[in-house]
Amino acid sequence: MKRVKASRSPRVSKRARTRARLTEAALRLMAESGINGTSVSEIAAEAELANGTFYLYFRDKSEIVAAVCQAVTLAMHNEMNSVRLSLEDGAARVAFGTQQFIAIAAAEPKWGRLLMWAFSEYAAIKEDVTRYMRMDVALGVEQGRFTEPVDEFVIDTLLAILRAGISSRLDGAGAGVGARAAEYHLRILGMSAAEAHRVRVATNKLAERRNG
Amino acid sequence: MKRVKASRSPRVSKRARTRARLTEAALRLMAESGINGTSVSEIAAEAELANGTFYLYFRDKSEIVAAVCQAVTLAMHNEMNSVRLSLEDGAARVAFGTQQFIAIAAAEPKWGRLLMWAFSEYAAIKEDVTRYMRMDVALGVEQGRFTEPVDEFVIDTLLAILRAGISSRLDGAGAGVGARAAEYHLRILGMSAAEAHRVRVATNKLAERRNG
DNA sequence: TCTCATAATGAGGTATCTCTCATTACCTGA
DNA sequence: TCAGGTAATGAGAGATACCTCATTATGAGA
Repeated sequence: MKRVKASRSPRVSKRARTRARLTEAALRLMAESGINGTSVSEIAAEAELANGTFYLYFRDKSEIVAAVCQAVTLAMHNEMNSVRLSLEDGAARVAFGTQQFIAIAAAEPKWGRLLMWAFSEYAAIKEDVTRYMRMDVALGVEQGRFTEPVDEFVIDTLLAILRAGISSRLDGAGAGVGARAAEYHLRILGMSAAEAHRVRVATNKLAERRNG
Repeated sequence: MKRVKASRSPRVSKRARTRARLTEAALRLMAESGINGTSVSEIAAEAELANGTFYLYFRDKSEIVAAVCQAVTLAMHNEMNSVRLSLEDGAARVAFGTQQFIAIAAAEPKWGRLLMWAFSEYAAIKEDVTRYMRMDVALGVEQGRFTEPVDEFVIDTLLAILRAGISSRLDGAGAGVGARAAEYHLRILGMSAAEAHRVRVATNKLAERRNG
């Protein structure tokens, strides 16, 4: 019943490799043309597989969409978690997380563009993205750093600003947008413009040092 | 060549009435199921017309989408313009416009829901919605009420917050969301939380008086 | 009553998409 | 070499959508 042994030399099974080809093809196409704008046949063709092969790996299109979106948000969080989790101040985590998330989306435009489409076309992306945000905000509230009462509307607002930041950067705006989005987050959470700026600048210095 | 005379008793031509039936049907269906989620055949059926009749009034689907979205944003702006334009302070206009826009979207959910779909599925809605916003922000900047330098990213951020506010209210959040969105707008534009609150409350009193 | 421009009809051509399934290819251990 | 399980194929059934066009209906003035 269990897989007896891996075949030939492959470090990963053929099944896993084909699956990866499909998700990578889906990512490329969906980042370019959107989720609804990409058909299963196109994904299969991009992966150099026949149409029907797709359905040996995913029950339907929504399943690969979920897989791709989760993989992207996971990769983005992984890329920033070591520094982020080393910060003890909730406000610093918010400032760092926001900037870093936008920076990664801009550095890896395939990821950023997929996210933009997903915000419109795959509602569940919201939870994937806000998970880290909720934790950082809650930490800051606990520490008394934020005066704004935190509810779902605050989270929605922060997410909306994050989204606007990614969109701007993908449209060619400079890295300053990430820093501003981070300060806007802090202002929404109750800090004055000056205070938000101070916290953001201090956080950047600290994060720089943590990175080596 | 010109229309010689209106026929029968109608105050508006039959052509105009049929066109209106189509746009109203489109509004009802698209508010419910989205723009891409509504087919031309469904619109025609909802208007109690045959499939092909649609194309005697609109070149294609995108044309009726533009017409419906423009009609909705125009109606919303008309509904708040008399008070809004009577306010002389740019910051007050921002506070009033934001609250009022959200309030109208909540009071007329067909309009609000159409807007939500349009933000995802009809890019040109952005200009229709931000036109008033740009003017009010520019006025406030000119008057020295805002310290934040205003560029496209600020507008995108304000729009994103407006959108989050409408969405929350349509999901059942109370009227407080409109007030908070207005204050968030002012914070983004550089005001402290306390100052934003003060301006918003004062604006509401003033607007109340202007209304009678 | 008859004429004629305007209005409306709805079947159907073309295109695209999702998902199935009978068939074929591949590959490895015996 | 061969057997058997895994992997892959691609034609096509079934939906659904957009848009066209030859045809039919309507209704007001002559």
